[in-house]
Amino acid sequence: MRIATWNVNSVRARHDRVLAWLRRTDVDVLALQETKARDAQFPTASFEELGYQVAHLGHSQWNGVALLSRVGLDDVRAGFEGMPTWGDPPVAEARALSAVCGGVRVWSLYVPNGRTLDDPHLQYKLDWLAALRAAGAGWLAADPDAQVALVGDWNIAPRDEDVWDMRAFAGATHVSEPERAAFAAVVDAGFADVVRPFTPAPGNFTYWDYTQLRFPRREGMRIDFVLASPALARRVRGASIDREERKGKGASDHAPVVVELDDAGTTG
DNA sequence: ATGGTAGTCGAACTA
Repeated sequence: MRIATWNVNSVRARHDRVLAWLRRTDVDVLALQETKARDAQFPTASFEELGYQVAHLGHSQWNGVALLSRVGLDDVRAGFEGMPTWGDPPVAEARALSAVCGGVRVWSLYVPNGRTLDDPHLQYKLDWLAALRAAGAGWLAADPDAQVALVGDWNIAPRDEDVWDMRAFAGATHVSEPERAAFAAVVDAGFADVVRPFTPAPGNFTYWDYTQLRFPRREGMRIDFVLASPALARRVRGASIDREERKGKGASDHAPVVVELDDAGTTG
């Protein structure tokens, strides 16, 4: 079984690319972020024609998350316990969607950006991650053998080697100590980064800004992650970042990230 | 040099 995550930066602008990528890669579960679509705008039928069940959580103009699965899509949930809201009045931001796919609870997550270090959005980001850590710790406390995947765009580069040049990020979000601490707290709660061991730094980025020729200059960031609960991490047999998908006209600014699992019941 | 590109909708905002 293979699970993938991809910030597509508009599922409608990327429709042909996503369909072609699914045909080419044949993944079982694909989590999407930044779909930038209301539910009625989401191209559900075209994914169903490829054999995937579809869940989408849309609404706002900029965010939106989805799950495509051909190994079942059960107990769909929007948001997690204690997830903070943003805005006054609160805006339905559509940042977290989960379902049980082939025995694994997969969360498609779009962590708040934070914007700048002095913006209230940064505290919202930290609160959001703290709530996710608390919720995740609760799931593992209730069932230490739970197979849970926290996948998506975390908008954090956990290590200096996860950006092309730390000097370019002085005073910026994504690399600050509190953001890295919030990410580390999720890891400490029991969710391991299962992609990094197969894609060691330097240079294995998942995102390259559209401006400044960042991609051809290989100036990117590693901010998209698959974090796995202990029982799921034991099943991981490989992982990759599909850098090829970032190439050419009409690419998202993020590359898909793919994790390969052992068949259930054959772990050990 | 306060830039650059891409997406939403159709001005301004988000990333």
